Amino acid sequence: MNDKTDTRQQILDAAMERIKHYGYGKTTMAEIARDCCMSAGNIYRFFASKIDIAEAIARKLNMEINAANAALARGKGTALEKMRTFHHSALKTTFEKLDNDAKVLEVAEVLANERPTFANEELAQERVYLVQILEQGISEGTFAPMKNPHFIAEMMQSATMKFRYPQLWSRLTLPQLERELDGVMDIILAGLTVPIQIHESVNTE
Amino acid sequence: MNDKTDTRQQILDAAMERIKHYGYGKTTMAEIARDCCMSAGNIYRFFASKIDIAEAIARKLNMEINAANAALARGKGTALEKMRTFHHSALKTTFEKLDNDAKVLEVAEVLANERPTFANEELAQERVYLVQILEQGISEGTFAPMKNPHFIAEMMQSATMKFRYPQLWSRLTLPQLERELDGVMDIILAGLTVPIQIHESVNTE
DNA sequence: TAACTGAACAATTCGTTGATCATTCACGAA
DNA sequence: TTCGTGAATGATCAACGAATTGTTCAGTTA
Repeated sequence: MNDKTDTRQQILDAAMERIKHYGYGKTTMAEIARDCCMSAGNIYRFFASKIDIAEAIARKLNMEINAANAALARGKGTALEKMRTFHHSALKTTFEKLDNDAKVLEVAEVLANERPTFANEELAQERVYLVQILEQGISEGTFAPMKNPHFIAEMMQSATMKFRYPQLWSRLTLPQLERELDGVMDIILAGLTVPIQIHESVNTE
Repeated sequence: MNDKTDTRQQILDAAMERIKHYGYGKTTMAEIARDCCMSAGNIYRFFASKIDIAEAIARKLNMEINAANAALARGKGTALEKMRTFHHSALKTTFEKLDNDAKVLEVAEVLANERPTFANEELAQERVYLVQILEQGISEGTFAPMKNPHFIAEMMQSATMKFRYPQLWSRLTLPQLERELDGVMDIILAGLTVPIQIHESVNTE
Protein backbone atom coordinates (compact mmCIF):
# COMPACT_ATOMS: atom_id res chain seq x y z
CA MET A 1 0.00 0.00 0.00
CA ASN A 2 2.92 2.28 0.70
CA ASP A 3 4.40 1.32 -2.66
CA LYS A 4 1.24 2.52 -4.24
CA THR A 5 1.23 5.94 -2.61
CA ASP A 6 4.96 6.27 -3.27
CA THR A 7 4.57 5.67 -6.99
CA ARG A 8 1.60 8.01 -7.02
CA GLN A 9 3.67 10.72 -5.40
CA GLN A 10 6.54 10.09 -7.79
CA ILE A 11 4.22 10.63 -10.75
CA LEU A 12 2.86 13.81 -9.18
CA ASP A 13 6.38 15.15 -8.57
CA ALA A 14 7.50 14.40 -12.11
CA ALA A 15 4.35 15.95 -13.54
CA MET A 16 4.66 19.05 -11.38
CA GLU A 17 8.26 19.56 -12.45
CA ARG A 18 7.45 19.25 -16.14
CA ILE A 19 4.33 21.39 -15.95
CA LYS A 20 6.23 24.14 -14.13
CA HIS A 21 8.80 24.17 -16.95
CA TYR A 22 6.77 23.51 -20.06
CA GLY A 23 3.12 24.00 -19.09
CA TYR A 24 0.24 21.53 -19.01
CA GLY A 25 -0.33 21.31 -22.73
CA LYS A 26 3.30 20.70 -23.60
CA THR A 27 3.72 18.00 -21.00
CA THR A 28 2.93 14.51 -22.32
CA MET A 29 2.05 11.39 -20.42
CA ALA A 30 4.94 9.60 -22.13
CA GLU A 31 7.39 12.17 -20.76
CA ILE A 32 6.04 11.94 -17.23
CA ALA A 33 6.29 8.16 -17.50
CA ARG A 34 9.86 8.32 -18.79
CA ASP A 35 10.83 10.56 -15.86
CA CYS A 36 9.45 7.86 -13.58
CA CYS A 37 11.10 5.03 -15.55
CA MET A 38 7.80 3.44 -16.37
CA SER A 39 5.43 3.12 -19.31
CA ALA A 40 2.71 5.62 -20.02
CA GLY A 41 0.15 2.89 -19.56
CA ASN A 42 1.22 2.34 -16.00
CA ILE A 43 0.32 5.90 -15.01
CA TYR A 44 -3.30 4.93 -15.57
CA ARG A 45 -3.07 2.51 -12.67
CA PHE A 46 -2.71 5.58 -10.47
CA PHE A 47 -4.59 8.34 -12.27
CA ALA A 48 -7.66 7.95 -14.42
CA SER A 49 -6.61 10.72 -16.81
CA LYS A 50 -4.11 13.49 -17.40
CA ILE A 51 -6.48 16.11 -16.03
CA ASP A 52 -6.73 14.10 -12.81
CA ILE A 53 -3.01 14.62 -12.30
CA ALA A 54 -3.50 18.35 -12.66
CA GLU A 55 -6.39 18.21 -10.23
CA ALA A 56 -4.30 16.33 -7.68
CA ILE A 57 -1.55 18.94 -7.98
CA ALA A 58 -4.02 21.79 -7.58
CA ARG A 59 -5.62 20.08 -4.62
CA LYS A 60 -2.23 19.83 -2.95
CA LEU A 61 -1.47 23.52 -3.50
CA ASN A 62 -4.90 24.45 -2.22
CA MET A 63 -4.38 22.40 0.91
CA GLU A 64 -1.45 24.64 1.77
CA ILE A 65 -3.52 27.75 1.24
CA ASN A 66 -6.33 26.30 3.31
CA ALA A 67 -3.92 25.46 6.12
CA ALA A 68 -2.72 29.07 6.10
CA ASN A 69 -6.30 30.33 6.13
CA ALA A 70 -7.21 27.99 8.96
CA ALA A 71 -4.25 29.28 10.97
CA LEU A 72 -5.25 32.85 10.24
CA ALA A 73 -8.86 32.24 11.25
CA ARG A 74 -7.99 30.73 14.59
CA GLY A 75 -4.90 32.90 15.29
CA LYS A 76 -4.48 36.21 17.10
CA GLY A 77 -6.01 39.44 15.90
CA THR A 78 -9.38 41.13 15.50
CA ALA A 79 -11.93 39.91 13.02
CA LEU A 80 -11.50 43.13 11.05
CA GLU A 81 -7.77 42.59 10.66
CA LYS A 82 -8.27 38.97 9.72
CA MET A 83 -10.86 39.80 7.07
CA ARG A 84 -8.53 42.22 5.38
CA THR A 85 -5.53 39.94 5.63
CA PHE A 86 -7.58 37.04 4.29
CA HIS A 87 -8.55 38.80 1.10
CA HIS A 88 -5.24 40.55 0.67
CA SER A 89 -3.23 37.36 0.79
CA ALA A 90 -5.61 35.70 -1.66
CA LEU A 91 -4.98 38.57 -4.06
CA LYS A 92 -1.25 38.57 -3.47
CA THR A 93 -0.94 34.83 -3.99
CA THR A 94 -2.81 34.94 -7.28
CA PHE A 95 -0.88 37.97 -8.45
CA GLU A 96 2.50 36.47 -7.68
CA LYS A 97 1.60 33.21 -9.36
CA LEU A 98 0.67 35.15 -12.45
CA ASP A 99 3.86 37.18 -12.26
CA ASN A 100 6.32 34.34 -11.66
CA ASP A 101 5.09 31.58 -13.86
CA ALA A 102 2.06 31.82 -16.06
CA LYS A 103 2.19 28.02 -16.33
CA VAL A 104 0.20 27.74 -13.11
CA LEU A 105 -2.49 29.86 -14.69
CA GLU A 106 -2.68 27.49 -17.65
CA VAL A 107 -3.42 24.64 -15.28
CA ALA A 108 -6.07 26.73 -13.55
CA GLU A 109 -7.70 27.48 -16.87
CA VAL A 110 -7.76 23.90 -18.09
CA LEU A 111 -9.06 22.77 -14.73
CA ALA A 112 -11.83 25.35 -14.74
CA ASN A 113 -12.97 24.03 -18.12
CA GLU A 114 -12.73 20.31 -17.52
CA ARG A 115 -13.64 20.20 -13.83
CA PRO A 116 -16.26 22.96 -13.47
CA THR A 117 -17.10 22.04 -9.87
CA PHE A 118 -13.52 22.14 -8.65
CA ALA A 119 -13.41 25.92 -8.21
CA ASN A 120 -16.73 25.78 -6.35
CA GLU A 121 -15.33 23.25 -3.89
CA GLU A 122 -12.48 25.61 -3.23
CA LEU A 123 -14.81 28.55 -2.66
CA ALA A 124 -16.91 26.43 -0.30
CA GLN A 125 -13.84 25.52 1.72
CA GLU A 126 -12.78 29.14 1.87
CA ARG A 127 -16.19 30.10 3.19
CA VAL A 128 -15.68 27.87 6.21
CA TYR A 129 -12.87 30.17 7.33
CA LEU A 130 -14.77 33.31 6.40
CA VAL A 131 -17.66 32.17 8.59
CA GLN A 132 -15.27 31.57 11.49
CA ILE A 133 -13.94 35.10 11.18
CA LEU A 134 -17.46 36.49 10.86
CA GLU A 135 -18.50 34.70 14.03
CA GLN A 136 -15.47 35.98 15.86
CA GLY A 137 -16.42 39.49 14.78
CA ILE A 138 -19.95 39.01 16.02
CA SER A 139 -18.85 37.80 19.43
CA GLU A 140 -16.37 40.68 19.63
CA GLY A 141 -19.23 43.04 18.89
CA THR A 142 -17.55 44.41 15.76
CA PHE A 143 -20.05 42.87 13.37
CA ALA A 144 -23.78 43.06 13.86
CA PRO A 145 -25.41 39.69 14.54
CA MET A 146 -26.48 38.13 11.26
CA LYS A 147 -29.08 35.52 10.46
CA ASN A 148 -26.94 33.53 8.04
CA PRO A 149 -23.17 34.02 8.21
CA HIS A 150 -22.68 31.47 5.46
CA PHE A 151 -24.73 33.50 3.07
CA ILE A 152 -22.83 36.64 4.04
CA ALA A 153 -19.57 34.81 3.34
CA GLU A 154 -20.90 33.92 -0.09
CA MET A 155 -21.74 37.55 -0.77
CA MET A 156 -18.26 38.61 0.29
CA GLN A 157 -16.80 36.19 -2.20
CA SER A 158 -19.14 37.56 -4.81
CA ALA A 159 -18.09 41.14 -4.14
CA THR A 160 -14.39 40.29 -4.28
CA MET A 161 -14.70 38.08 -7.35
CA LYS A 162 -12.86 40.59 -9.49
CA PHE A 163 -9.67 40.05 -7.52
CA ARG A 164 -9.61 36.35 -8.31
CA TYR A 165 -9.61 36.58 -12.07
CA PRO A 166 -6.40 37.89 -13.62
CA GLN A 167 -8.27 38.17 -16.91
CA LEU A 168 -10.23 41.04 -15.36
CA TRP A 169 -7.13 42.96 -14.28
CA SER A 170 -6.40 44.72 -17.53
CA ARG A 171 -2.84 45.78 -16.84
CA LEU A 172 -3.46 46.81 -13.23
CA THR A 173 -0.47 46.73 -10.89
CA LEU A 174 -0.54 44.98 -7.53
CA PRO A 175 -0.61 48.28 -5.59
CA GLN A 176 -3.56 49.46 -7.69
CA LEU A 177 -5.41 46.23 -7.06
CA GLU A 178 -4.61 46.37 -3.36
CA ARG A 179 -5.93 49.89 -3.11
CA GLU A 180 -9.09 48.84 -4.88
CA LEU A 181 -9.53 45.80 -2.67
CA ASP A 182 -9.07 48.03 0.37
CA GLY A 183 -11.80 50.31 -0.90
CA VAL A 184 -14.20 47.43 -1.42
CA MET A 185 -13.36 46.01 2.00
CA ASP A 186 -13.95 49.43 3.59
CA ILE A 187 -17.52 49.40 2.35
CA ILE A 188 -18.20 45.73 3.09
CA LEU A 189 -16.78 45.84 6.60
CA ALA A 190 -18.72 49.01 7.31
CA GLY A 191 -21.79 47.19 6.08
CA LEU A 192 -21.19 44.31 8.45
CA THR A 193 -21.17 46.59 11.48
CA VAL A 194 -24.80 47.46 10.77
CA PRO A 195 -27.74 45.05 11.03
CA ILE A 196 -28.39 44.05 7.42
CA GLN A 197 -31.78 45.21 6.15
CA ILE A 198 -33.74 42.69 4.19
CA HIS A 199 -34.26 44.41 0.85
CA GLU A 200 -37.66 44.96 -0.72
CA SER A 201 -38.16 43.35 -4.09
CA VAL A 202 -37.21 45.59 -6.97
CA ASN A 203 -39.01 45.98 -10.21
CA THR A 204 -36.66 46.72 -13.09
CA GLU A 205 -39.33 47.04 -15.73
CA MET B 1 -22.48 66.68 -45.46
CA ASN B 2 -25.84 65.07 -44.92
CA ASP B 3 -25.07 62.57 -47.67
CA LYS B 4 -22.05 61.52 -45.69
CA THR B 5 -23.89 60.85 -42.45
CA ASP B 6 -26.65 59.14 -44.38
CA THR B 7 -24.26 56.71 -46.04
CA ARG B 8 -22.54 56.16 -42.71
CA GLN B 9 -25.84 55.32 -41.10
CA GLN B 10 -26.75 53.04 -43.96
CA ILE B 11 -23.52 51.09 -43.45
CA LEU B 12 -24.19 50.87 -39.71
CA ASP B 13 -27.72 49.60 -40.28
CA ALA B 14 -26.61 46.97 -42.76
CA ALA B 15 -23.78 45.86 -40.48
CA MET B 16 -26.05 45.68 -37.44
CA GLU B 17 -28.56 43.58 -39.33
CA ARG B 18 -25.94 41.11 -40.55
CA ILE B 19 -24.13 40.92 -37.21
CA LYS B 20 -27.39 40.22 -35.40
CA HIS B 21 -28.04 37.32 -37.76
CA TYR B 22 -24.60 35.87 -38.42
CA GLY B 23 -22.29 37.34 -35.78
CA TYR B 24 -19.30 39.63 -36.16
CA GLY B 25 -16.84 37.03 -37.44
CA LYS B 26 -19.15 35.69 -40.11
CA THR B 27 -20.09 39.11 -41.41
CA THR B 28 -17.78 40.28 -44.20
CA MET B 29 -17.10 43.78 -45.40
CA ALA B 30 -18.06 42.66 -48.91
CA GLU B 31 -21.48 41.58 -47.68
CA ILE B 32 -22.10 44.83 -45.85
CA ALA B 33 -21.04 46.69 -48.96
CA ARG B 34 -23.32 44.60 -51.17
CA ASP B 35 -26.28 45.35 -48.85
CA CYS B 36 -25.51 49.03 -49.34
CA CYS B 37 -25.01 48.65 -53.12
CA MET B 38 -21.45 49.80 -52.96
CA SER B 39 -17.95 48.34 -53.09
CA ALA B 40 -16.12 47.11 -50.01
CA GLY B 41 -13.44 49.69 -50.59
CA ASN B 42 -15.93 52.49 -50.26
CA ILE B 43 -16.80 51.54 -46.70
CA TYR B 44 -13.29 52.65 -45.76
CA ARG B 45 -14.20 56.18 -46.71
CA PHE B 46 -16.56 56.09 -43.70
CA PHE B 47 -14.98 53.68 -41.25
CA ALA B 48 -11.27 53.13 -40.73
CA SER B 49 -11.76 49.42 -40.05
CA LYS B 50 -14.28 46.69 -39.44
CA ILE B 51 -13.85 46.91 -35.68
CA ASP B 52 -14.70 50.61 -35.87
CA ILE B 53 -18.10 49.65 -37.22
CA ALA B 54 -18.61 47.38 -34.23
CA GLU B 55 -17.50 50.14 -31.91
CA ALA B 56 -19.93 52.60 -33.48
CA ILE B 57 -22.76 50.10 -33.04
CA ALA B 58 -21.82 49.44 -29.41
CA ARG B 59 -21.57 53.16 -28.76
CA LYS B 60 -25.07 53.61 -30.08
CA LEU B 61 -26.49 50.85 -27.89
CA ASN B 62 -24.68 52.25 -24.87
CA MET B 63 -26.13 55.67 -25.50
CA GLU B 64 -29.58 54.19 -25.01
CA ILE B 65 -28.55 52.56 -21.77
CA ASN B 66 -26.96 55.77 -20.59
CA ALA B 67 -30.11 57.69 -21.41
CA ALA B 68 -32.11 55.24 -19.31
CA ASN B 69 -29.62 55.54 -16.46
CA ALA B 70 -29.70 59.31 -16.65
CA ALA B 71 -33.50 59.23 -16.46
CA LEU B 72 -33.34 56.89 -13.52
CA ALA B 73 -30.81 59.04 -11.68
CA ARG B 74 -32.82 62.21 -12.00
CA GLY B 75 -36.26 60.60 -11.68
CA LYS B 76 -38.51 59.93 -8.71
CA GLY B 77 -37.59 57.55 -5.91
CA THR B 78 -35.16 57.21 -3.03
CA ALA B 79 -31.45 56.77 -3.57
CA LEU B 80 -31.70 53.26 -2.12
CA GLU B 81 -34.34 52.24 -4.61
CA LYS B 82 -32.42 53.78 -7.47
CA MET B 83 -29.19 52.03 -6.52
CA ARG B 84 -30.88 48.66 -6.56
CA THR B 85 -32.75 49.32 -9.77
CA PHE B 86 -29.58 50.58 -11.40
CA HIS B 87 -27.63 47.41 -10.78
CA HIS B 88 -30.56 45.11 -11.36
CA SER B 89 -31.33 46.49 -14.77
CA ALA B 90 -27.67 46.28 -15.74
CA LEU B 91 -27.73 42.60 -14.83
CA LYS B 92 -31.03 41.99 -16.53
CA THR B 93 -29.93 43.69 -19.74
CA THR B 94 -26.74 41.66 -19.95
CA PHE B 95 -28.54 38.45 -19.11
CA GLU B 96 -31.22 38.95 -21.70
CA LYS B 97 -28.71 39.83 -24.36
CA LEU B 98 -26.91 36.61 -23.58
CA ASP B 99 -30.13 34.67 -23.62
CA ASN B 100 -31.63 36.06 -26.81
CA ASP B 101 -28.71 36.37 -29.13
CA ALA B 102 -25.21 35.43 -28.15
CA LYS B 103 -24.08 37.38 -31.22
CA VAL B 104 -24.08 40.58 -29.18
CA LEU B 105 -21.71 38.92 -26.75
CA GLU B 106 -19.33 38.08 -29.58
CA VAL B 107 -19.14 41.75 -30.49
CA ALA B 108 -18.50 42.62 -26.85
CA GLU B 109 -15.69 40.11 -26.69
CA VAL B 110 -13.96 41.23 -29.87
CA LEU B 111 -14.35 44.84 -28.77
CA ALA B 112 -12.84 44.13 -25.36
CA ASN B 113 -9.79 42.62 -27.06
CA GLU B 114 -9.21 45.15 -29.77
CA ARG B 115 -10.36 48.31 -27.99
CA PRO B 116 -9.26 47.76 -24.39
CA THR B 117 -10.18 51.28 -23.27
CA PHE B 118 -13.71 51.13 -24.59
CA ALA B 119 -15.12 49.25 -21.60
CA ASN B 120 -13.40 51.69 -19.26
CA GLU B 121 -15.07 54.62 -20.98
CA GLU B 122 -18.40 52.95 -20.42
CA LEU B 123 -17.69 52.33 -16.76
CA ALA B 124 -16.62 55.96 -16.34
CA GLN B 125 -19.88 57.14 -17.88
CA GLU B 126 -21.85 54.85 -15.62
CA ARG B 127 -20.08 56.28 -12.59
CA VAL B 128 -21.44 59.71 -13.38
CA TYR B 129 -24.94 58.42 -12.67
CA LEU B 130 -23.83 56.42 -9.66
CA VAL B 131 -22.34 59.57 -8.16
CA GLN B 132 -25.60 61.45 -8.75
CA ILE B 133 -27.51 58.77 -6.89
CA LEU B 134 -24.94 58.72 -4.11
CA GLU B 135 -25.23 62.47 -3.70
CA GLN B 136 -29.00 62.24 -3.61
CA GLY B 137 -28.66 59.63 -0.87
CA ILE B 138 -26.34 61.88 1.12
CA SER B 139 -28.67 64.84 0.93
CA GLU B 140 -31.59 62.61 1.88
CA GLY B 141 -29.59 61.48 4.90
CA THR B 142 -29.70 57.83 3.85
CA PHE B 143 -26.00 57.62 3.05
CA ALA B 144 -23.31 58.95 5.35
CA PRO B 145 -21.39 61.92 3.91
CA MET B 146 -18.36 60.63 2.01
CA LYS B 147 -15.11 62.28 1.08
CA ASN B 148 -14.98 61.00 -2.46
CA PRO B 149 -18.25 59.77 -4.02
CA HIS B 150 -16.48 59.06 -7.27
CA PHE B 151 -14.16 56.63 -5.57
CA ILE B 152 -17.09 54.97 -3.82
CA ALA B 153 -18.81 54.59 -7.18
CA GLU B 154 -15.68 52.88 -8.49
CA MET B 155 -15.70 50.48 -5.57
CA MET B 156 -19.35 49.68 -6.16
CA GLN B 157 -18.53 48.77 -9.74
CA SER B 158 -15.68 46.67 -8.49
CA ALA B 159 -17.90 44.78 -6.06
CA THR B 160 -20.55 44.12 -8.70
CA MET B 161 -18.05 43.17 -11.39
CA LYS B 162 -19.13 39.55 -11.27
CA PHE B 163 -22.56 40.46 -12.59
CA ARG B 164 -21.12 42.02 -15.73
CA TYR B 165 -19.22 39.01 -17.00
CA PRO B 166 -21.38 36.15 -18.28
CA GLN B 167 -18.24 34.02 -18.37
CA LEU B 168 -18.29 34.08 -14.57
CA TRP B 169 -21.89 32.88 -14.33
CA SER B 170 -21.28 29.19 -14.64
CA ARG B 171 -24.82 28.10 -15.44
CA LEU B 172 -26.50 30.39 -12.93
CA THR B 173 -30.10 31.36 -13.64
CA LEU B 174 -31.31 34.95 -13.64
CA PRO B 175 -33.21 34.52 -10.33
CA GLN B 176 -30.08 33.07 -8.72
CA LEU B 177 -28.01 35.97 -9.97
CA GLU B 178 -30.62 38.46 -8.84
CA ARG B 179 -30.71 36.96 -5.39
CA GLU B 180 -26.92 37.15 -5.20
CA LEU B 181 -26.87 40.73 -6.44
CA ASP B 182 -29.46 41.60 -3.81
CA GLY B 183 -27.27 40.09 -1.13
CA VAL B 184 -24.24 42.07 -2.27
CA MET B 185 -26.30 45.24 -2.47
CA ASP B 186 -27.65 44.63 1.05
CA ILE B 187 -24.12 44.72 2.42
CA ILE B 188 -22.92 47.62 0.29
CA LEU B 189 -25.94 49.81 0.98
CA ALA B 190 -25.66 49.04 4.68
CA GLY B 191 -22.01 50.06 4.42
CA LEU B 192 -22.92 53.37 2.85
CA THR B 193 -25.18 54.33 5.73
CA VAL B 194 -22.13 54.32 8.03
CA PRO B 195 -19.21 56.78 7.85
CA ILE B 196 -16.52 54.80 6.04
CA GLN B 197 -13.50 54.12 8.20
CA ILE B 198 -10.17 54.65 6.54
CA HIS B 199 -8.52 51.27 6.81
CA GLU B 200 -5.12 50.73 8.41
CA SER B 201 -2.47 49.25 6.14
CA VAL B 202 -2.40 45.48 6.24
CA ASN B 203 0.60 43.26 6.21
CA THR B 204 -0.02 40.04 4.36
CA GLU B 205 3.38 38.51 5.04
C1' DT C 1 -1.86 -12.08 -7.80
C1' DA C 2 -0.05 -7.54 -8.34
C1' DA C 3 2.85 -4.52 -10.97
C1' DC C 4 3.91 -3.38 -15.22
C1' DT C 5 4.68 -3.32 -20.46
C1' DG C 6 4.05 -2.04 -25.17
C1' DA C 7 1.27 -2.45 -29.09
C1' DA C 8 -3.19 -0.86 -30.71
C1' DC C 9 -6.77 2.57 -30.97
C1' DA C 10 -9.05 6.90 -30.81
C1' DA C 11 -8.90 11.59 -30.08
C1' DT C 12 -6.48 15.73 -30.65
C1' DT C 13 -3.08 18.64 -32.46
C1' DC C 14 -0.08 20.15 -36.23
C1' DG C 15 1.50 21.71 -40.62
C1' DT C 16 0.60 22.66 -45.02
C1' DT C 17 -2.06 24.52 -48.68
C1' DG C 18 -5.69 26.91 -50.90
C1' DA C 19 -9.35 30.08 -50.20
C1' DT C 20 -11.35 34.00 -48.00
C1' DC C 21 -11.26 38.37 -46.18
C1' DA C 22 -9.83 43.09 -44.53
C1' DT C 23 -7.50 46.74 -46.24
C1' DT C 24 -5.09 49.71 -49.70
C1' DC C 25 -4.67 52.30 -53.71
C1' DA C 26 -4.42 53.80 -58.47
C1' DC C 27 -7.81 55.30 -61.19
C1' DG C 28 -12.52 56.79 -63.21
C1' DA C 29 -17.12 59.20 -63.07
C1' DA C 30 -20.01 62.96 -61.60
C1' DT D 1 -13.24 67.94 -55.61
C1' DT D 2 -16.17 64.32 -54.11
C1' DC D 3 -17.78 59.84 -54.41
C1' DG D 4 -16.95 55.81 -55.90
C1' DT D 5 -14.77 51.39 -58.17
C1' DG D 6 -12.34 47.08 -58.45
C1' DA D 7 -8.09 44.83 -58.71
C1' DA D 8 -3.86 43.93 -55.88
C1' DT D 9 -1.94 42.57 -51.38
C1' DG D 10 -1.03 40.56 -47.27
C1' DA D 11 -3.06 38.63 -43.26
C1' DT D 12 -6.15 35.29 -41.47
C1' DC D 13 -8.94 31.15 -41.76
C1' DA D 14 -10.57 26.52 -43.04
C1' DA D 15 -9.67 22.08 -44.56
C1' DC D 16 -7.50 17.92 -44.38
C1' DG D 17 -3.93 14.47 -44.22
C1' DA D 18 -0.07 13.35 -41.10
C1' DA D 19 1.84 13.11 -36.75
C1' DT D 20 1.40 13.24 -31.96
C1' DT D 21 -0.65 12.06 -27.80
C1' DG D 22 -4.13 10.31 -24.34
C1' DT D 23 -6.10 6.05 -23.20
C1' DT D 24 -7.03 0.99 -23.23
C1' DC D 25 -5.98 -3.72 -22.76
C1' DA D 26 -4.17 -8.39 -23.70
C1' DG D 27 -0.31 -10.29 -22.19
C1' DT D 28 4.44 -10.59 -19.62
C1' DT D 29 7.21 -10.45 -15.45
C1' DA D 30 8.28 -11.11 -10.72
